[in-house]
Amino acid sequence: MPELPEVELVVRSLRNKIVGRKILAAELLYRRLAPGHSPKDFAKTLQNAEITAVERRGKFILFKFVSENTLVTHLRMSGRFLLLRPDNETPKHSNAIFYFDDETRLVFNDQRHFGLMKIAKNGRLQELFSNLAPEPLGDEFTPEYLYRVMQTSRRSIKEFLLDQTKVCGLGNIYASEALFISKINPKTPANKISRKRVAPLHAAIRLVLSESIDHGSTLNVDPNNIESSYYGGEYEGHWRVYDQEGRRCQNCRAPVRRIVQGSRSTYYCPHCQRR
DNA sequence: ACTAAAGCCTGGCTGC
DNA sequence: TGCAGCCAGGCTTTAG
Repeated sequence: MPELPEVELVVRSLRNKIVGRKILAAELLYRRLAPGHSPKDFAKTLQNAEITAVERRGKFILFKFVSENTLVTHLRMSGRFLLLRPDNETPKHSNAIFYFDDETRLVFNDQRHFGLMKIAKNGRLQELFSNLAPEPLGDEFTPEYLYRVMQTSRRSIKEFLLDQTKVCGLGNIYASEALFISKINPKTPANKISRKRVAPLHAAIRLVLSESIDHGSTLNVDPNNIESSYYGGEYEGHWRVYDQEGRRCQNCRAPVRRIVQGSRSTYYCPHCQRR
């Protein structure tokens, strides 16, 4: 599922391909993709919009235009952007289409209908993201920050790491991976982790995110690769513990365990990540 | 102010 | 082979 590295790769790739393009027409095919916009309003607001930038904030993708509007999108579970040529048919589960001035079109494809879009005035962006944690690869995200917000929560550290208002960008995969690297038991309450152990956790979070960006992620996020399924990115199979139940731990050879926390799977090594 | 759980979705898998 | 039922999970909303 797209987490920060996947979103970052989508953004980089789209940035190269569509900045400078003009949207001649926009079509909202699934109303619930953009709650708060009617298809008519959606089409009208984006008609003739010239794309000046594609940016990322947390797991959100932002399309900036010459106008004062920004199109904010979230891929959620299964959302993908596809760049189609005139001879490509629009695939199933396409929920929005943006027709460009060069005959190509950008499609938002999402089989599970979890994805979201919102058109916001630029002046409103700050408040839109006011609850989102600082960028985990940025300067504001320090071990001191992490320790401070960890003190505010008694939830398990695994569930804590998925809370985008505390730490943003991690999802179920990278949360397990970061805890494995920093040898922290996923069941430990966030506020029970000593100051001394926060620095390795902070470093592990940065490591798993930047490493995946550098290796091309585990998912197929190439908007030109319309044939391929969602899975099968270049970095597939490089998970240390995620989805490795029963396989041997890379460090100690103990079998990796799967538990359920907050109705989500957590994978960890019960030997390396002892309480 | 925090935490827990339900809800949104569909394709793929399991078991009968 | 068919089908009911479950599972996957990012995030919001509701309830406690």
